[in-house]
Amino acid sequence: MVCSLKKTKATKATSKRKTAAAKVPAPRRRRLSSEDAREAILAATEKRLREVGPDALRLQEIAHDVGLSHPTVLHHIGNREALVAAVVARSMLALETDLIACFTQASGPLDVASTLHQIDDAMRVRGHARLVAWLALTQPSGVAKKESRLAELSVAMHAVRSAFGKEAPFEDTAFSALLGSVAMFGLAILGPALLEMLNMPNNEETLRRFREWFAGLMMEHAGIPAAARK
Amino acid sequence: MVCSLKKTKATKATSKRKTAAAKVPAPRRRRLSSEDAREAILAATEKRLREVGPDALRLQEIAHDVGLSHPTVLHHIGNREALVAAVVARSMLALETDLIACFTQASGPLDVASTLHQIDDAMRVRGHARLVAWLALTQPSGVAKKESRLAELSVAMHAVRSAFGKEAPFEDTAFSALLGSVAMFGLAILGPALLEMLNMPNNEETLRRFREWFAGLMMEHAGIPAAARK
DNA sequence: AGTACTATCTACAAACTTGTCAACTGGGGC
DNA sequence: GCCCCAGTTGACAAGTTTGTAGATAGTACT
Repeated sequence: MVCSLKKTKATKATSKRKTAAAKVPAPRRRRLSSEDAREAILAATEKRLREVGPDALRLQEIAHDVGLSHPTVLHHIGNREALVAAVVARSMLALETDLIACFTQASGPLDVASTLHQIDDAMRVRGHARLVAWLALTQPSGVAKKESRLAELSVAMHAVRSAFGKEAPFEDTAFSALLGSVAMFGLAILGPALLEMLNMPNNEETLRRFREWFAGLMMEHAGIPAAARK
Repeated sequence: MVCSLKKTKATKATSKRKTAAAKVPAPRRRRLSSEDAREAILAATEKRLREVGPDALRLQEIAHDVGLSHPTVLHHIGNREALVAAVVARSMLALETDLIACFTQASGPLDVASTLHQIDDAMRVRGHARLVAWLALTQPSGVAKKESRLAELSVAMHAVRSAFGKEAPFEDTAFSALLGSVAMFGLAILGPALLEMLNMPNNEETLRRFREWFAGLMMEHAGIPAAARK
C-alpha cells in the first residue's frame, strides 16, 4: 500500500512532537516472550491453514491476526516453509490426539455410533478433515504416517468382533476400518453438499441419523447382536 | 522448458540477421482459431487445476503447456478469474457426464461392484475426486448442484431394491447412496495413504477387493440374495 | 497481390509476497 | 536508575504474477 509510507512518516513525526510537546502516549509496543509469540503465530497459522490451505497462506495476514508485523513472524519462525512445516506437524499431532480421544471417550468398544459422533465432531466440526484434505491434495506423500494407530485399532476391532460376533477373516475387519475412515472423511468434506443434492434436509439432525444408520450397518455386518450393542 | 527465454533471444537475432542479410523464412508463428486456442487453454488449465488446485494455477505455466505466451491466454479468456470459472464449470460438466456413464456401463442395476469400479476409475484414476476436493475446500458453496442426478439415482436404487430385496424405508436407500458417495470420494483422496496406515498392500488389487467387499456389504444390507447379483 | 482482421508476441507496468536490515524499545538484571 | 538483550518494526530489496500496449505476422477474402 502507498499509505504505509505516509503512515510511517506520520508516526515518526508524532513521536518527535511527543518528545517536544509532551502528548500522545507512546505507541506502546507489546512484547511477548519468545514461546508465547511462537505459540500465537502457530495457532493463528493453523486456523488459516484449515480455512484457505497452504498455498493461500500470507505472512502479512497471519501477522495481522496475531497483532504483529510480518518481519516479527519471520524472526520467530525463520521462513515461510518452516512455518508451514511446523504447523502441519503440530496439526497432525493434534489430529491424532483427538482421534484417539474419540475411541477412549465412547462407553465401550461396541458403542460404534457414539464413536462416529466423536469422530465427526473432530473431523467436520473442528476442521481436522479439511487439514487432511489440504495435505492430501498438496503433498500426497505427507499423509500416510507409518506409526499410525490405525493398524492397531483394526486389530482391536477384530478382537472385539471375534468375541461378540461371527467369525470373519481379518481382512474383513480391516476393510471395515477402511470404510469407516474414508466415509467419515468424505462426510466431513462433502456431507452437507451431498445432502442438498439428495434433496435431504441439510442439518445436524440428518447427519446424526446417518451416523447412527452407518453404525448399525457396521454392527449388522459384523454379526454383533442388537442386544449386545450400546 | 527453461529454454523459452533463450529461444526468444535466438529468434530475435535470427530475424535481425534476416533483415540485414537474407529473407530466411520467419520464425513461423503458429496461429490457432479462436475456438481451438480457447479449447486448448481450457484443457491445459483443467489438467493443472486437478494437479495443483486453483490457488497455484499460473498463467505462464498454462501458456507454456499450450505453447503460447501468457498474454495470449489473457487475450482469449479475459482474466485469471474468468479462466478458473470457465474451467470449473467445464470440469463439473465432465464429472457429471462421466458419473452418469458409470451407471449406464454396468451390466445392470444389480452389478454394484462393476459400478463401483467405474466410479473409482473416474474419481481416483482420472482425477475427478481431486477436482471436487479442491472445489469443496476453496469454494464450499460451489459443490452442491441443485440439478444433480444424485436424487433421481437414489429413487432408482430404491425401486430396484424394492423389487429384488427386502422392503425398507426410502431414507435407508438415500443413506446408502450417501455412504457410497462419501466412501468413493474418500477412497479416491485418502485410499492409498490409508492402506499404508493399515499395513495393507497398497496396490490396485487391494483397492479392487475392497470395492467388491463394499459392494457385497451394500447388497447384503439391501437384502438382495446372492443368487440375484451379477 | 493487396487488404483487413486478429492471433500472437515482446516489453513493460503495477501490485503483491517473501525475506533482510538497521534502528527502536520494552523489560529484566545490575 | 542504568544497561543490555532480544522482541519488534519501518523501510527496502528481490522475485513473482497478473494485466496492458504496441508491434508483428498468419489467414481469409477480394
